[in-house]
Amino acid sequence: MIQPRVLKGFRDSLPSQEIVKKQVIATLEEVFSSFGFVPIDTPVLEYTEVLLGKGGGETDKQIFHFVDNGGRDVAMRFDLTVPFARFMAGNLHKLPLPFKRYHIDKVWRGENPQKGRYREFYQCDFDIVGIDSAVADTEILLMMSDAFKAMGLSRFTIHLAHRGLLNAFLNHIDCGDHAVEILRIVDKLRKIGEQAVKNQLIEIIGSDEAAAAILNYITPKEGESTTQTIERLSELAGNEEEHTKRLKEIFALLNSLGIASNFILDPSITRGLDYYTGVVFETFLTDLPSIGSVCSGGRYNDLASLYTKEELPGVGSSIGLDRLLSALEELDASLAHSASSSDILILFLDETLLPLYLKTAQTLRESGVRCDLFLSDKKLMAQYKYGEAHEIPYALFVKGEDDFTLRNLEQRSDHELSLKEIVAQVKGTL
RNA sequence: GUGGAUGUAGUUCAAUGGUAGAGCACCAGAUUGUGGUUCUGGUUGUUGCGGGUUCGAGCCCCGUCAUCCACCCCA
Repeated sequence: MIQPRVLKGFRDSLPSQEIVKKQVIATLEEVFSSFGFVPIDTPVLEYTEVLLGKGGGETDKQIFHFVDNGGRDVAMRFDLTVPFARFMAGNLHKLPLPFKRYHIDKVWRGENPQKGRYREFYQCDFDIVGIDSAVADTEILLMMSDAFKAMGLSRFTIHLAHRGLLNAFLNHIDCGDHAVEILRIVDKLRKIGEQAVKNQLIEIIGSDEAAAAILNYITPKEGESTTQTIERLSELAGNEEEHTKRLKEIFALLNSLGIASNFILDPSITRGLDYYTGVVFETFLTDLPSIGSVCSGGRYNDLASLYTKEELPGVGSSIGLDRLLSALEELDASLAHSASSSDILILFLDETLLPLYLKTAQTLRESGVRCDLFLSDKKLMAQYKYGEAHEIPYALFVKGEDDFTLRNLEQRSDHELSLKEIVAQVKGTL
């Protein structure tokens, strides 16, 4: 006998979870396509050299890679961004720019698993490439906001900062050489606290003064307006103008859209990844801050520089779907309760009526009602339990050609109804 | 990858190195107007897996697998 085990960090998905996941994805796709975004897909396996690019130290260790039967060095994608860059470089001539795509699929990382962190997980990416403008930045932000609202999560805050401005500031105080390390440390502020960040900064740059200046830059000031903050940061960066202007434009657009209250300028947001050059953002749920960012991203100068000479600026964002799903569950969001397998269960009571059961089921299905037929004449109790286990709201007694009783399984109440009324009833309460 | 904690019935939890238990859930039957009550009976099990110590291991030791936590990194 072989043990039915699954690998560390991998898991099965039961119908109750899978139905919710599919619905969340459907909701997201609806929002994305309403903005004119189109779906793409890329292979799960790529040449290792394509995925590793210049060879990032940490990703090397985390990537699943092996030699295939043809002797090729291949690897499983560990995110959707790198394959997207390769995809853009290879299909540039087929795609009109600016190009807006979304991509929702599994990725793999050989990392040590923890709660909400697995070796196989879903990512949901959406990007606009081929344009560098405040409108594109804002559209991504707006779409994030719409997506969360569509999922029934209206209590969220998107924290915004500007990587370019921060880099200008670091150069201004002569810390540009350590930019990558500094970003990584600052990114941990929320987690390890101010003092720990300061200590680590001093260790890296060897200057108390510079460390203090960096902390000052990233610490939000009480009672300051967004405009004031932008001016202050600009000043700290040596009266930087270009990035400052972009930030102002974005906030002006968010204001005109009337959604500025969901956004906050937060200079402590840096994102650890070093390819960001413009605006960066992270999304936090008001009622579940401990879960961390559920959607983050930013603007990058050049997506596909590894694969093509063509310059491709872009802005994009990524939703951690697994993290989001556990958030929906914890917050008891209505989307998390939509796990019913069908709308109505036809009860099996009398074998001689079977043709009528099947015919009724077909009629209901044609009217757009999801209809499940119990498959044997077990005790009624068992049939009710089946319905409940599948979260089916209604059971139907088919007693004759035009003789129906619709039972609300939760309320345990019966109603004699015509087939037409049954359809209306079932659809009306969905 | 490094360090730590944990692993007992479907589930929540017990059991001093001395015969593996309870509630809930589940199944069968009786009662109940086509479910909720009540009663009777039943399975709750390779104590994650494999070794070792011991007369004897759920308990102690080693290994292994998995989960959780921290680091690292990130979603």
